Amino acid sequence: MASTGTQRRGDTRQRIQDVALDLFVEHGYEKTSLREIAERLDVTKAALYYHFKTKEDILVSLFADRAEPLDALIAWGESQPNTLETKKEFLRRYVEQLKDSSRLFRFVQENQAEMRDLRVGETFRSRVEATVGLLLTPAPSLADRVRVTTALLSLHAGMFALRDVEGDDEEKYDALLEVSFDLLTAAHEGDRGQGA
Amino acid sequence: MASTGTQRRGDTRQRIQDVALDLFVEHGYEKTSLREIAERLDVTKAALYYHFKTKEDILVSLFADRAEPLDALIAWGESQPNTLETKKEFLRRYVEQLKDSSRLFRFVQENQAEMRDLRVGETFRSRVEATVGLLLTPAPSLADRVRVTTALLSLHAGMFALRDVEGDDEEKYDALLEVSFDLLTAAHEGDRGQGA
Amino acid sequence: MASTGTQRRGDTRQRIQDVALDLFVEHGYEKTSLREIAERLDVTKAALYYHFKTKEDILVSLFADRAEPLDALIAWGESQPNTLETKKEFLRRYVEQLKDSSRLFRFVQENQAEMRDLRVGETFRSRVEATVGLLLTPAPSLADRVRVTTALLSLHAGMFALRDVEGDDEEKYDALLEVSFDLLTAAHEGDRGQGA
Amino acid sequence: MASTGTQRRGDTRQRIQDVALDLFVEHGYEKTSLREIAERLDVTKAALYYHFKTKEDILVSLFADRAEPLDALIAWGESQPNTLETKKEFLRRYVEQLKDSSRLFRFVQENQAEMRDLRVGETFRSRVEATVGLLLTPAPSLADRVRVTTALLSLHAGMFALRDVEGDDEEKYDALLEVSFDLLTAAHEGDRGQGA
DNA sequence: GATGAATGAGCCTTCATTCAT
DNA sequence: CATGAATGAAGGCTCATTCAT
Repeated sequence: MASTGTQRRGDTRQRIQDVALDLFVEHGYEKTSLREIAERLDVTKAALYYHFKTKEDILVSLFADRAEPLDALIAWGESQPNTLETKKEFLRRYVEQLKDSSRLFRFVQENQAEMRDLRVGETFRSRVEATVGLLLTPAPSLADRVRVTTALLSLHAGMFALRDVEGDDEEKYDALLEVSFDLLTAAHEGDRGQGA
Repeated sequence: MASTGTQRRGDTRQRIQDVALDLFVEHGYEKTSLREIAERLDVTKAALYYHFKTKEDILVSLFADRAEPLDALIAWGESQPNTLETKKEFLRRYVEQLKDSSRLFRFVQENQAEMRDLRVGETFRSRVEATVGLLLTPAPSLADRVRVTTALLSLHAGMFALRDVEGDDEEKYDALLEVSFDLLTAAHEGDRGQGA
Repeated sequence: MASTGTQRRGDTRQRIQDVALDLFVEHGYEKTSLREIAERLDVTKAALYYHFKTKEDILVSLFADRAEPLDALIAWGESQPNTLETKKEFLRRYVEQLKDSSRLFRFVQENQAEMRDLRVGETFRSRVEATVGLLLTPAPSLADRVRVTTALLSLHAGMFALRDVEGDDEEKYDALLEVSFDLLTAAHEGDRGQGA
Repeated sequence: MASTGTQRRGDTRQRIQDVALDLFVEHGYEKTSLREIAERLDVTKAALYYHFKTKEDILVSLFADRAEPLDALIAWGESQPNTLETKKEFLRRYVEQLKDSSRLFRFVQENQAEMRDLRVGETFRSRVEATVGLLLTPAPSLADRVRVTTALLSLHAGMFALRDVEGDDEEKYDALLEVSFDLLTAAHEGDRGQGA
């Protein structure tokens, strides 16, 4: 029943994913070597190849594991009436997923150059696109498109940008949501201007 | 008199910088090899080392060349009264610099993982910090801090995020500025809320 | 039973050491490249790195393998009474080790410049120092110190210096020992002079 | 007319030799790069090539400059009667030359591996051989040959071996000479044995 | 379920050397 | 007398990957 301390079994695949994500986030994908991952896990490089076909495959698996909940959320969003309140609720739930996979989102944020080539990027981008579509009004102005895009950008990059600001994470997430709501609301009401 | 064809003069250093930036943006810093740069320029790798001490040095030089105008702008901002109009004007000028060095800013945006280790990142971050400070009101709320941060984030990442949207660049920059102004204005007036 | 021809087993590590020492002696440490070692062994450079962390590491391993017997000899010397006969016996045994590792000692002799920087040098020097200490009388005169030092020097460099002299190795070793004994004896009896 | 402090002229060739020897002694011949030499002199690498045809040429020139006095000494030795006193006087003068060119002799001592390939080695070895011949009796025993060889070895390597011993250089040279005389004397008188 | 041994390609960097100016 | 610019070769090293065991 009790696990024998350091000796875990069967979960090697998951431990690889965990350590890999740590290192990918810490040093970047390119600069992280399989040797490093293997050493951190105290296994050989060859062992990694037993569980994953390639280095990229490890990364792909990290996204695959987190794709389902996101897809579910998007499906939910698409099934709801296109009201402001729906959109706000969508963002609230979106932030919850961000919190759950904060390392992964940070990885995306910091490795955009790699995300472009690595196939996995494509699937990620299409989800963001779907999300933007969800939050837009029909026939939006360019500025409103920017508002929605910025709202999402803020949620994605915000925690990282606020790293050096005092306050606990919960407060920060609330503040990010508040600003996102502002942007969303302005976009929802159409571009009647704001300074007027 | 005018050199034709291969046009190789005393401009090799600059040509290296130019090609390097192209490739750094295209593939990322890590994945760009000096062999690639050299080949594109039709010189040997050793020639690169005549002009730059290390690979990182090429990158550093790219930033060094663009640091002065940015510092001048920040100095200008700090010399002005802390009014909303000043801040707007600051952003307008900031966007001009973004346009001038769009490749470099895109590089920063897409290679954040590398920016963390590469020393050059430090000098960049401190400038962003100074800029944020400039745009903030004294004793800002957390939400207002987010607004200012988001405004800048939007300018930095916006062009990239709008890549697939129709419309020419000038329009996009205008839209980005408009949204940034909104955020700035809200932050300047204090967080009386907007959706309430 | 006996492997034939290419005979590649679990002995690669040792084969690397062997070939490396050959080349280090033949061309010097600096001028010997890993490519050369690899080619001679018909493996790739990368294979060398599977067995040794760095080029220096190969050298270090060469010394490590021979350190034990030498340390044992020194320990033996230190456990004996400080008589002339002990010292002679020590030198006799010392010469035996020299014979066993003649290539390594020749390497040391011919690559002193490298020995200074290469860390491994330090451990070697300290052993020589211990040996000198063993052979000295308490409070020796400078000349006696020179005698002992020269005795060792002669053993170390002698075979090499006598390369072009006729006679077989065994004879030469005997002659070297004889002269070393003279020097040792003179040093042991104190510097009352010799020509008197 | 007066040299302007740091700005010397005409003597560049000599300054190159000087700095080169310093570095060759400090790091070894192989590990010393022309870049290093040029930097230390605050000239370009190309400047070195104005004064010397190759890197090896710098080394050759260092030996050439010191060859004459040595040849003169050997010629003197060969012109004298083959007495013990002559040999002693020869060694005394030899030590004087060692003192004058201590850096060069140290270089030889520490870069024997390179001395073997570098042509210049040949000319050096032949001089040592001539010197040994001078100091030997006709039809010497192997042990006597060792004595003479060791005497020279001691002078060459002694200063270096005594580096960590207290005492000033003059004292050390005297002690080295004393021991060399002993060896020489024993060799001169024939090997009637000494410890017997 | 994992290891030991090895590979081939490629990396950044340095070197001695050349030559037009 | 010397420099600026460049080259070709090579160096040590690391990487993702493979495969027999």
